[in-house]
Amino acid sequence: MPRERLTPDALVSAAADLADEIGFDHLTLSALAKRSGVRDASLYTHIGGLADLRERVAMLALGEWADALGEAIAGRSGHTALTAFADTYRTLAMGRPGRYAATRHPVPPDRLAASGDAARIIDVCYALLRGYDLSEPDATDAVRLLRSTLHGFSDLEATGGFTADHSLDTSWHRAVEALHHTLTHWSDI
Amino acid sequence: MPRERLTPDALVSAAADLADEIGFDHLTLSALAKRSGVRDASLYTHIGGLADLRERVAMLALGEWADALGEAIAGRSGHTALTAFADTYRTLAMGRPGRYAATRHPVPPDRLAASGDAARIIDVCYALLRGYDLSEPDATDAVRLLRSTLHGFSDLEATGGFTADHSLDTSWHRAVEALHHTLTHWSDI
DNA sequence: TCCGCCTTCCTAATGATCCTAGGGAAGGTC
DNA sequence: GACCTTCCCTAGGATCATTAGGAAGGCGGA
Repeated sequence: MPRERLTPDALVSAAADLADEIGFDHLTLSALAKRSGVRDASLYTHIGGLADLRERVAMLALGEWADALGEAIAGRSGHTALTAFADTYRTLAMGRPGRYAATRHPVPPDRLAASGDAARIIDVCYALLRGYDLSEPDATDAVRLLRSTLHGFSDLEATGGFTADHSLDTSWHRAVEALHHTLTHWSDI
Repeated sequence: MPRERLTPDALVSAAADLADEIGFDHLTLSALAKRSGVRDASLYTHIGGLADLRERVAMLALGEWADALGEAIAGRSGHTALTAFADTYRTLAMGRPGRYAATRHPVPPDRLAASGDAARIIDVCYALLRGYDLSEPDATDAVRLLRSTLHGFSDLEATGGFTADHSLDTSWHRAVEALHHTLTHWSDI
């Protein structure tokens, strides 16, 4: 009886799940092979090695991120869109830590450009800002501030950087409100 | 002729320099041993292993961070202090990438508490906010926002997350000004 | 002086992991 | 029926973390 055929996509998907369970840093070929019911060396038929696997997982995660964030702001604008965007971002970061770490894994620019996923995320950010009436170059500065704030908070939360005995939900909410305020009053800054 | 004696402190310092050169993720015992003119196994006389080394480097980096940030805001307040704090933060993050990555390496809470370095950084953040007239629990929310923004920007910049053809210095400056505006108008948010 | 003890570093060996080279089976094609 | 491609295998080399045990030198006490 023939065994289930492996494919690069199935492997990358399994690797992403594995990363969510054990952490992106602990993703190894041995572990992936074991889970896939195959020997280490057999993986090389489908992927180029560990570095290639990591980059593929990173791109998968970026694509999923772009999908989820794009869906969150669809049909919304302004404060509503920002809140949906931010909450989706944080929920993903907390719920899929391996994939979230993967989105920060450096991927060669040409490979990134070829997939288009990174660009889609940036596009979603710009779409979000349409409700705030910003034009270049302010829009780029604002996108960078937005991404920095959400990423910084999520990363610090995920790595245990916040230790004070105070609700993280509250702090997150205040941070998003502060962003809204900043974006609304951008020209005054 | 007796060779130069190794000490844990000297090893950790060398490891931090090595991390700045090759990246915290690529810090290995073999590389540290080679640089120290000693065999891998000899390191175990001074440190507990790779995990222990990483945590020690993390605590060293946190201490240096606290020193530099504390010095940056000494004798300053309000906008001046915020600018000095932020610029010092980014300069350190860019100039010492291995140490910066180390500051985000998870360290067991008890060990962190024993060193006191993490608490010093938080203290510096609270000291910085004294110029903005915030009281609890707003101060904690504000500290979290401050750290999130600076960390998020530095991390995205360091990992190549910003690709738009627009000055990063400008975006950083705008982000800091936005923080200042937010902190100044905290009660309106 | 000599003897044991401690510190520091060594060699040797084990096991995990990544990766390459080359072989064999299954199935399609000429 | 011979050939080719695909997929997975075994075998083995390289790097790395880690443990075990031994040699060299310093130091204190008999």
